[in-house]
Amino acid sequence: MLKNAIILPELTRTDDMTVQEYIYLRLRKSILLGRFEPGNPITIRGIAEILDTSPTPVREALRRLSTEHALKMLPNRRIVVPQMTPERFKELILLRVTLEEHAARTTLPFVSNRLVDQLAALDERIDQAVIHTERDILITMNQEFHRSLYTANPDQVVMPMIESIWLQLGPFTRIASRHVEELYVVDHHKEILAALRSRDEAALITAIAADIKSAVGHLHADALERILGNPVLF
Amino acid sequence: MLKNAIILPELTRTDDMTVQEYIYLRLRKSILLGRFEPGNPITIRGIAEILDTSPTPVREALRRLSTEHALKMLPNRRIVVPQMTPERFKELILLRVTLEEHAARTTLPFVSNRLVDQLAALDERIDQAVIHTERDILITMNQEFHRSLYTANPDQVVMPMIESIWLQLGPFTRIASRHVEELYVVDHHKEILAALRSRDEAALITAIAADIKSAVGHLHADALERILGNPVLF
DNA sequence: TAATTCTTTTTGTGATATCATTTGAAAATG
DNA sequence: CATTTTCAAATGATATCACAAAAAGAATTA
Repeated sequence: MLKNAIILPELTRTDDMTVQEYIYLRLRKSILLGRFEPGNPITIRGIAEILDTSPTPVREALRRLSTEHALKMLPNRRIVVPQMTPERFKELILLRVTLEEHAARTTLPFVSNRLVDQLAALDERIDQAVIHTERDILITMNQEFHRSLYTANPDQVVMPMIESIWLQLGPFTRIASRHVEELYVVDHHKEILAALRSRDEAALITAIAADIKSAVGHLHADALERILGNPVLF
Repeated sequence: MLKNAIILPELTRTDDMTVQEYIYLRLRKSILLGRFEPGNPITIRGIAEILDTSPTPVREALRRLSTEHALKMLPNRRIVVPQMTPERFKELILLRVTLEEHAARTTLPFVSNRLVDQLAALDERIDQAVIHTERDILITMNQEFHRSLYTANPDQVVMPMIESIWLQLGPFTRIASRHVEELYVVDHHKEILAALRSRDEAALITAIAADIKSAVGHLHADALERILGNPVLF
């Protein structure tokens, strides 16, 4: 049991945060960083013991994550990270492209020069993370880059759905990174920034799609089959 | 308190269903049918009393719905149906078009003639509901029509997100229907069916978008402003 | 030795108790 | 009369308890 304590990333708990929320955020971060093994059963009481709380707030946090399809509550009451299949993976990537293209399109009118500068600064930190091969920081900053862009639109309703896709892809990036040295070999942030500066919607959409696909582009269908076909072995 | 009992639609509870799940489904149905007033505070204990259960499963059901953005848990711990604004409404419709177009595109290869026949049968029941002005049945069947189409793709991951959009639009259709006699004056199901029969992707996309927009097409911007601008008055 | 049955332990679910926060109305104040 | 203050009731959050279902071992059987 205590072994699993290691996989939960740190997270400082502020005073206004409920226990449920704290647990939710911590588990969520853990999933996004790919620290949960698909198929591995998760127990309410186990998490509660690790985090030194009662089962009640853990139950709610887990149910919340399962509503976002980051976890799956099986009919036999077991809770697991969903198993990835080549077909589901393809659907997730396709939908991610659709959602982020939509988000980019609707946020563009709200993009200020100031925001572009902030994104450029974020991109520099991402480059640094790549150089120093800081995987967790890279993943977090990359998401922050995309999130900052899309939430420029104050009325957007798509961000939670994009987050759900990220959560569903999280466990897979872990598995995939055992088979390829660098997952984010090349990002397309420079192109995204250029398109934003010139307020070029078509170029922006192209760059966003390229950025998403580049993360998994070198994973061809047969490689995916090989990786996902025998997930138990890893 | 007992007054609110009326707004909850009937739902038979099967044996394999947990109390939490039953409450979730019943509240969800209620929201989809637009029976909750935006801004109206919802209490855990109030729902628990109506459904004659303890607060625990109600809390989980409500948190689940708030994760889907059907409800909103405010920082002051109050639970409400989110207020609709013209801007948010526009974003929801735009995203719904994007999502359902995506769903239609990716499900098309899985569409069988048998499914098209089933959809045609559903469409007939919808026409009957329109004739008899059975509002609840109309809404339910219309969603069933779309859901049946999109879930033909066994690996689809977009359906939960579409359901989330429906949930967020639910309370509004209630408000809107007080201002226009018929919400679904004309649907475009016949065009959808024709496009499906000929496996014509472009025509299908066009028909889907038209179907979604027709439901709100006659609500012009200024009419929306008028309806949504003073939601308290209705 | 492998499969099956039985028993013990673990687990998820729901109800209840407790506590701090919030609400809303009465009381007090200006 | 309007505003602020006070305070009892209601509410959400968490821990704990009880129970039934499931899982994991242990014992038994073929």
